Order: sequence, then structure tokens, then C-alpha cells
Amino acid sequence: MPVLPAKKIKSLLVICGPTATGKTSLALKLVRKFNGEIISADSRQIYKGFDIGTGKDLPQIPKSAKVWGYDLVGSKEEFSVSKYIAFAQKVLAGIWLKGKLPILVGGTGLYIKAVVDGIPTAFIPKNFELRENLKDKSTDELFESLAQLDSVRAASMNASDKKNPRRLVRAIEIAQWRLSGVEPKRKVVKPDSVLFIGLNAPREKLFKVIRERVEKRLREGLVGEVKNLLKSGVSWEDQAMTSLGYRQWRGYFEGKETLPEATKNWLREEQKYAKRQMAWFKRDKRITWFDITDKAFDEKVEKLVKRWYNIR
RNA sequence: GCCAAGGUGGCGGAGCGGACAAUCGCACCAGACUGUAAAUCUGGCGGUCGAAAGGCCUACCUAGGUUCGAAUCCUAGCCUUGGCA
Repeated sequence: MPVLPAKKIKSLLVICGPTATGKTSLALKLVRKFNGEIISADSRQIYKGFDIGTGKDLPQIPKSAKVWGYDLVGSKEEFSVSKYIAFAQKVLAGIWLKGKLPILVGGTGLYIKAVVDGIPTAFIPKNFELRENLKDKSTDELFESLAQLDSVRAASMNASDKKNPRRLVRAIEIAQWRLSGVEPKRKVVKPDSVLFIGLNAPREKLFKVIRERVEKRLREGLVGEVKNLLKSGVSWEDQAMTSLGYRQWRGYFEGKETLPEATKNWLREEQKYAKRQMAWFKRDKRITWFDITDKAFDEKVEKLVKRWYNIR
């Protein structure tokens, strides 16, 4: 591979980690120091009107800092990685063109993976008719269908995915699409150099900051935000409403739960989510981890970024 | 005080003589993950030995009893809830 002049190298800084570890704050600091622009890698901040619960730290963000990825679609719209890829491609190209450093910040592991490594099958569209037809099939039946269409893919599925209807349906969708169509060449631009920064804390501390943030969002009027969304026509079945901090209010608004009960459930789900995020990120050995309880962690991050980005 | 219903694993709740360390849900632990990813899904979950098959121990309020065998039946006690006083 030819050595590119520094300016031409498409660099990308990734800041990931479980929820509530201060990824955005750190990113805002680095934006100033490294002339960067932030891209949110978050599957929920894309929704308009979902502000408090998804943690769009609006007041914290100075006018000078650019943050991409908020409010991409309306609250009733569907969204998925493929749309995210299209969006990120455009934004990244723009930032690189300006000679600035894109900083991809978020807790949605799949979205980060999509930008950094790409998802080859992402362009294959959803087939709503097929999905409707397969809706009530058992996982055994789905697996059988897949095996007939694409035995290789079927054999490569792990025990968990073999019982996951959503994954099976998508696999069938892909298999069917391939049988009936030609694959167009899709040009996806990937970064040349990526630095992964991971933010984490010992579990006890992590749970504590999550609890504090839950309380903060409550104070900021999350319940009112949910109420307004419902009034504006958003329903509990909408994809956006499956977000943490939103779906948990259903029982409350339907009079089946008290506010403290709903809050407790929400907090528990947040903590479970953090665990799931860690299960994902732990596997990626490219990540350099920093413990946010270390007082000097941000200086260490800065030093590392400097060395990587070649600035002295 | 009387009557009724009931006391099962961290919680809820099945089981109501053998196949029960006890269905299931929740919580918890671990994990998967290439178009819903804050989604969806999988495994584990009394203790102990074992790689596994499996073995052993302690368990269904307490104490006795019936039985080849009891979480399941009987007796007494303790406790909880509802009704009557």
C-alpha cells in the first residue's frame, strides 16, 4: 500500500463504550484540540423529538462545535444501519475534504462497525412482503427455509441466531435477493487509519453514574417529553418508542404502574443495556480502554490521540 | 375468638404421593450479533465431585407421624391474608 501524505490519510477517531461514561463530553474536548467534528453513532439520537431520554446534550454543546447525527428522521419513521451508513458516508467525506478530524462517538456498536469495517449486505433492501409472509413461522420452519435457499449461510449460523426469528428472516431475505438479482458494485469509503478509544468504569461506579443520569433526565422533564410525543401521535409500537427511557413509561401512562415503579424498571434496563454494550465492545481488540474514575484519563486520551494523529 | 384460604428457590408463581433440585416468568451471571441493534436472540442459575454421562449432600414454614416412597397425606404448633365476631 502506498504511503499517503498525512493530510490525505482518512483518519477517524472513535469514542465508544457503555452508556453514561461521558463519551460526548470527552469528544467535545477533543473537537477543540484537534479541529474535529463529531458524528454521533447512536441509533436513538437520530429521532426528532426524542431529546432528553436519548441524551442529546444540547445545552452542553457550544455553537462552535459541529455534531452530526441528531434528528435525522421523524419520530414515526423507520431507520436502520443502512440509512446510517449512507448518512455517515456523506458526512465523513465532507469532513475529510475540509481537512478536519471526524470523531465518531456513540454506544451503538453495530453503527460503529458499519462505518469502520462496512457491512457488505447492508444495501440489500428489506422485503416487506416476505417479512409479512414469514411473520408467524416458527424458528424451525424459518431455518428450514433458509437451509433450502442458502445451505452455506444456514450452516454458518450459531446456536443463538438459529433461534432468532429476526435474524433468520433477514438471512432468508438476503438469500432470496441474491437468487433473484445481480449485486451492484457499491462503493463504500472506509477510513485508512482508525483510533479506538473506549470509556468504561468499574461496574459499581458505572451503575452509579447511570442512576445519577436517570435522575437527572427525570428532573429535566423526560416524562413530559414522552407525554408530548404521545400527544403528537407517536405510538408505543413505533420503533423510536422502543428506546430505553421511553418504552418503560407505557405502564405508567396506562395506569398500571406508579412513577417510582416505572423509574425503577427503566434504571434496571439501562444497567442491563450497559452490560450488553460491554459484551459487544469487549470483543473488539482494537479498542484502547480508559477508566473514567482515573482522574487523569482525559489527559492520557489526549496524549494517545496526539501521538496517533501526529501532532506535537 | 371463630370460619375460610394459604405458607415452595432472591421475588412472583406452578406442582398437590413416585419420572422433583422442583414447569414457567422476573431478577441475576455469561454470551451471540453483517439492514429493527437503546433492537432481537442464546445458555446458565441450591451446594459439591466430574471433561462428560452421572454421583453425593442439603432443600418446598417448624416438629412429629403414615408410607417401600412425601413439596404433595395426617396431627400439632407458628405465621400471613380475607370474612364473621
